[in-house]
Amino acid sequence: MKGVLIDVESDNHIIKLFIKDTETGKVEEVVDSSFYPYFYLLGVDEEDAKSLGEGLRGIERSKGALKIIAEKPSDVPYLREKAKEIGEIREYDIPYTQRYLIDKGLKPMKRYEWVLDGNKLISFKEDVGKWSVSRKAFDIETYNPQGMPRPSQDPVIMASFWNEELGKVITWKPAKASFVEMVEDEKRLIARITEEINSADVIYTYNGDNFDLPYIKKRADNYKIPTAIDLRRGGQGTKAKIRGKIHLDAYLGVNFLTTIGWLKLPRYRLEDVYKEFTGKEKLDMEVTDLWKDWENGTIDKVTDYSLQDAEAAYVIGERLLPLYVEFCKLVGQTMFDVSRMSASQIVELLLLKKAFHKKQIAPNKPTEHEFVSRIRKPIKGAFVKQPEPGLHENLAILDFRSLYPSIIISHNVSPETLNCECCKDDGYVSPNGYRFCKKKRGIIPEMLEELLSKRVEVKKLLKSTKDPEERKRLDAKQQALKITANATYGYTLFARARWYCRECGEAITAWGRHYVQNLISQAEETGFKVLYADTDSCFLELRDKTKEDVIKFLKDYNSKLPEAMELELEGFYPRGIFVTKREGGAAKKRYALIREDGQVEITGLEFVRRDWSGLAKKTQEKVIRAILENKIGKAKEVVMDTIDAIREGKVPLDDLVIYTQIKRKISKYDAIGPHVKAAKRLEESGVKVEPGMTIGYVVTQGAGNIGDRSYPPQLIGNRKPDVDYYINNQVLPAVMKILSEVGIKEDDLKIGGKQSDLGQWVG
DNA sequence: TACCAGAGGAG
DNA sequence: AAATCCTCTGGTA
Repeated sequence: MKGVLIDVESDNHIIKLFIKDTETGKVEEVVDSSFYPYFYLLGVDEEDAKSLGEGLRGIERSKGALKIIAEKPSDVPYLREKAKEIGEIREYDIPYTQRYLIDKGLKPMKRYEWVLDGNKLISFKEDVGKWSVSRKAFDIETYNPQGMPRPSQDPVIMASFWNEELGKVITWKPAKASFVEMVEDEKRLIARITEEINSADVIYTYNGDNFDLPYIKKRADNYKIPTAIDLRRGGQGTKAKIRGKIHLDAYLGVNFLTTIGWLKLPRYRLEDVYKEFTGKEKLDMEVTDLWKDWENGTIDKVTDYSLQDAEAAYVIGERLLPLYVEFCKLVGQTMFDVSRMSASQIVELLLLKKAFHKKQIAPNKPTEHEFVSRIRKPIKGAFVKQPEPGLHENLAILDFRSLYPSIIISHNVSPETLNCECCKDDGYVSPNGYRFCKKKRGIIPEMLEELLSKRVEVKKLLKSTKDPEERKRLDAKQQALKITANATYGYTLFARARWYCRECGEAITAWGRHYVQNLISQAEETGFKVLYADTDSCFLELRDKTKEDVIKFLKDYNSKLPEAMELELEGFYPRGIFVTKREGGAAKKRYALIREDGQVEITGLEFVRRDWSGLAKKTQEKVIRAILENKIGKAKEVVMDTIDAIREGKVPLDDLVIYTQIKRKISKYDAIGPHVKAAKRLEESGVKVEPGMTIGYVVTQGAGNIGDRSYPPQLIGNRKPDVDYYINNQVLPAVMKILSEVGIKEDDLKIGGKQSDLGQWVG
């Protein structure tokens, strides 16, 4: 049989492989009962290990240790506790199915030719050729008269499914649309949901892990309807596996892209992400009133809304799938696991795989005590040069390509190469005195080098590839490689990492500071004025120098760098503005530039922050553009017009909303700021506020401090926005820090009536 | 006015 | 479940 491995499950010591037959399109369940769980035991004689007792299947000598083989996964906890008493245990906490995939070298989402005896696996080998999986998104609506629906008593009233061939809503009350399928009652609906889920390989949801799937499971349990849903306790919430399928929760994917810095939105509701990905608005509906429509039987709008939710989840899922397929192939784990991993877990899995092939035994995860002591000792990080505030002309920006990865590779930075015996007089010595081996390649640089050289290959291939599907695949692959390479430095300082290495991290940043400071002094010696530098970048002010001088400097500088390192030209910029801190002096990490093609790039300023109103951000952007285009009159005009618009109540409410994340339980706050106050009001209205939620609020007129007057937009009622607040605390601070750099004062704007009771809101 | 808690950005 | 460096707001005394 030829087919793609899509899921792996275990039942006692039996591994079940779910393989999609590329010819029939059916998913076959193949079993392998030849693999037993094991761990390593160090510093113990074989004879002594034999007494470990119940569940011990066998002992082998391996990698200079004893390989303790158990009968089944559930025997491992007991065996390792016993083993811990007599020696040092290793690799005792690698989940059974993950262990299986590492040891067999099997990669999910890859095509293999499988040799079977009935449904028993005999052997497999890699196979080239096309394959595909069917995909479907779904979303449920629930009855929620109390605000949050309660799975123990509130029924599921509707479910929507979407893919390119199908748009379907199933519900148990009549509705007009042709895409609606009506069933008798909730029980039939749940049964239909399980059928629909069963008819695709990949199921997309948006927050299905923590809402839709646990909800369905609970309701199905009530009716004694069997499902393939398997809920597992995750780090934070629940993980919802669908046995034999791929459940891809798009919300997790979006979160992942956010944590690695590839996506940044004020909010991450389904409609926000859909808009970001497609540019299209979704049908808007107040879901808190959904139950009323249901009771009244007026659900036509609800069916439209629900179907759009499924479509949006599908669109987002489709964006994420190619990247996850590549991660599966790269780390050799299932989509279920990979899509729920952090970047550091991906790095660690890759290192575990690498250690296995190098016949090394992996280090253990830290104990809680070690973890705490690691956390308590922060290391020194990057260098940031104090910029000079004000407007500057003719800039060139240089930066080191992948600075930290290239340092790791060229100086062989790894826990096992640190202070080696063989290079006492001739290692790579970091500026802060750490020495790394020059003779034997470390596991981390070896892995990084593979990632980066593969990426170069893929990018080369991408250039000569025309087929759009193939290009999408290759692009996802180079992205997966890049993400993993970029996460590696952070991994070495991640306090729960197996290959944690504080000295490595300290050496990497020390070399980083060394290279960027060396670049600064070389540039200055060459006659450039260095305006600013941050971590891996350097801003040059050309003055009497030319672009050609920059190119020549770049070339000379590169010829002296280690092979894996490279300084690149980010670009030329006709103008740039650096701002002054509130308490004086130039601010680091806050500036704006204009490219030669007129494109404006804003860094760190209010415009890029979500905890400022849209009004302040948009006004600041306009002012920055005007200043960088040297249109001072226009800049002033923008501010004056905006202030007039606020006073006249012409600014839409949406532009006044400030978004701030709630980072902890409301009860855990010592300082009650406006966003906490607004969150409390939201809770009083029946909405459950949990850590991680983003709260939007508007500051209204009235008595008390700002928090006392902050309301979520949906609870604002008759209250009017506070004109003075938006002028004096939003627009003016955001724009004045720009304008004051070019000598414009607040008085020059003829604002008048700052204390204004003149500002009457007439919206 | 000085200080702190809290948030979010840059690289 | 990445780390450090950095700025700024609102609340409090």
